[in-house]
Amino acid sequence: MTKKKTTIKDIANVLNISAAAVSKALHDDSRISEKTKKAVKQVAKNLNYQPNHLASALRSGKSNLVGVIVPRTNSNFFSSVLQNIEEVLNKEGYNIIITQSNESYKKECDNIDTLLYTQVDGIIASMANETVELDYYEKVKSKGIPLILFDRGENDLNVDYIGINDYESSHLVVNHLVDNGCKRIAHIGGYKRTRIFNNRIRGYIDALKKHNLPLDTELLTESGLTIEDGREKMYQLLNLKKRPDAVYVAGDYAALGALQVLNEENIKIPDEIALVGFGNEPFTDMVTPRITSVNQHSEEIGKQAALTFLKYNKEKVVKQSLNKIILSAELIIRDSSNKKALLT
Amino acid sequence: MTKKKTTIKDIANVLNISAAAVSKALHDDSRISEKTKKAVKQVAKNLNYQPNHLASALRSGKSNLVGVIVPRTNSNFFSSVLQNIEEVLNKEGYNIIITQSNESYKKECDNIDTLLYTQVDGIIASMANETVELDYYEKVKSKGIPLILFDRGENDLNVDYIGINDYESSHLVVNHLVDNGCKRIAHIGGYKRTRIFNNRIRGYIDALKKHNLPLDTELLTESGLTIEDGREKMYQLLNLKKRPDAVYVAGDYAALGALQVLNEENIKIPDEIALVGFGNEPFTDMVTPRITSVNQHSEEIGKQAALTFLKYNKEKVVKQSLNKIILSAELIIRDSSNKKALLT
DNA sequence: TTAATTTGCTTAATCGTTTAAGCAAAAAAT
DNA sequence: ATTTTTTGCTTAAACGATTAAGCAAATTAA
Repeated sequence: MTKKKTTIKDIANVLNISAAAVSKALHDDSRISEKTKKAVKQVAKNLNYQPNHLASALRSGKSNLVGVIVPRTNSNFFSSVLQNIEEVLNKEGYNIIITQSNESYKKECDNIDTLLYTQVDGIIASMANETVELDYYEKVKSKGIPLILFDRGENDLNVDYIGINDYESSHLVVNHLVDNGCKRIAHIGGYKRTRIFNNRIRGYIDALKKHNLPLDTELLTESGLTIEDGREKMYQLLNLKKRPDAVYVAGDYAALGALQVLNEENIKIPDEIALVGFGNEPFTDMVTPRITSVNQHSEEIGKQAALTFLKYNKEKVVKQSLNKIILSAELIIRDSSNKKALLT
Repeated sequence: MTKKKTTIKDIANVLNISAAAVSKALHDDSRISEKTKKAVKQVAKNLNYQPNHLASALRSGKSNLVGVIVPRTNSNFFSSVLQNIEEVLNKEGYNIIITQSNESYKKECDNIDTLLYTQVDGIIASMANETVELDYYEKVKSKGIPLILFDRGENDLNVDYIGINDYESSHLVVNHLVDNGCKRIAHIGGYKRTRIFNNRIRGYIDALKKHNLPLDTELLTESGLTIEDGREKMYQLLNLKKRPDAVYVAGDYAALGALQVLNEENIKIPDEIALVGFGNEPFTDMVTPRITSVNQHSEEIGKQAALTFLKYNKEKVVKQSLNKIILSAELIIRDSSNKKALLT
């Protein structure tokens, strides 16, 4: 069973024409007769011919492959972005290669190397939490390959970016909480070095100011936003002399950890403490009480990222500049913060 | 900024040696002097040389790429399998390309074409629910590329398979429920045409028999196991004249749907109805009450799948046969079924 | 009828790397 | 001192496709 793969030459031999003619026939070149085209395609089918991507990509300099780097696939947000990127790019004849960084800078660099090595035509990425050095991304740029960032981006790279308005989102959340009578609003934030989390923190601070609420530094913390982080920070907040009456968490997983602690401590949600998450992960709608969260429009982000790449796909010399597409987020109000609903 | 990529030839020119010598130096060929090797590597670094994978793969016939097909990445099970496959393969110099079928047969076929086209050295896959025809998988086999299936497999393909003992798992579940005093145990199963779901159903039936419990066909249903399916089937069960006192659901998402209905209808879990899911998705430990579920050992499945591929990676002619690695599953007992804990 | 154009192919070079074969110089063995 | 072996390279042919250039035959134009 030493199945030799069929090549263009095999087809040429069968029909007694040149390999070049076969190649052209398969690409519907106008200089090949309809008769020959039909014959070639028939033989190709008979011999179960599958073009060798490596050869054509090597020759033409285009792999029709786009690399995507995400911190993890195991999240509704990223998985949904991936699906939408794929959908848009498939239609244009591109295929995507998905790699995960697991939030590790080292892994992210490896991923970039892998993708460059695979000769992808472009890279769409969301940076790992850890990433602060941009040398590897500069490498991508210096190869002349379009680089598109989403969600976790970086202005300094001067490339296209698609994301939501994190600063504005925090305002949405705080407005909503104030609207529900909350006066001591805590924020369990992500690490400030990551731009999106920094923006959420800035938005939180400015929104408090807007409502003439004092900023209590005890109520503002940074973490990796895992479930465990959420639990830990929630315990810290409960141990304060003056507990908050609302907690706005910059990530749903951490919000879940906070929820667990509140439930375990028999604290009434939202009456005693209201809770808001971020990301609108499906489980926010599954737990008790359901968690209010911010929808990040993953579908649109995926689509826009893919379309942005396609903008470059024909250009020979890629000349990118900081070009941001900022979508406005949407607050999904659920039981964990909706005191008003309880009043009626 | 028309950055021409550095090739092996550029390095050769700088040092006034042949391209072949450079290639060999980079691969630490024993017939190249240490002095030359050092010089080559230095120049390679200076010129920021990145090997062209397309060229080397084309020439050597090995791409060092392994394709993985999963129904979706947005599930803890698959995401964890992916991570472990990647970890094992990366160590051996392989990279993985992840594709999603979204449970669609059509998409799965496209994925296979993409992977073959990319000239992967092997394919590791878990089949879509929809998949019944095996022609596309036969195509992979006929190309002489190793094919490894996990979780959702198919005996008829005669290839390696890694999974858990689904039949035995159902016994674990039923034993546990009987042990907790349940006598009318329902099963919300997956579609029988998918082997794993069929095995869970067979295990359920045989386990009832073992415990001398009658099999009531009203209590046994098939579905796609989405959250919505779980809700629907749970309503059906609640509308029966004789309600079950336990429900064993073949998937965690459907179990969650069932849980929502039970909670909404104010039915006491596990007292009135006990609930058991399958898959040990993280949310089973997040909801109220926490759902008893079956741990499928995703880490081990991923590792074994990768190792199985590596077994073939040196062989010229791949000769596969039905070779199953069956791991035994583990029942994670939580509140939703643990009546005994309540008694003490 | 002859020139110009179009059609339908072929030839050969090329993409960047690997690798079999070969060959001179150096080192080791006799 | 001569033969054998080893070392360190070079040359050239591949891998399978694409593509620029070219050329004869068929068609159209003048």
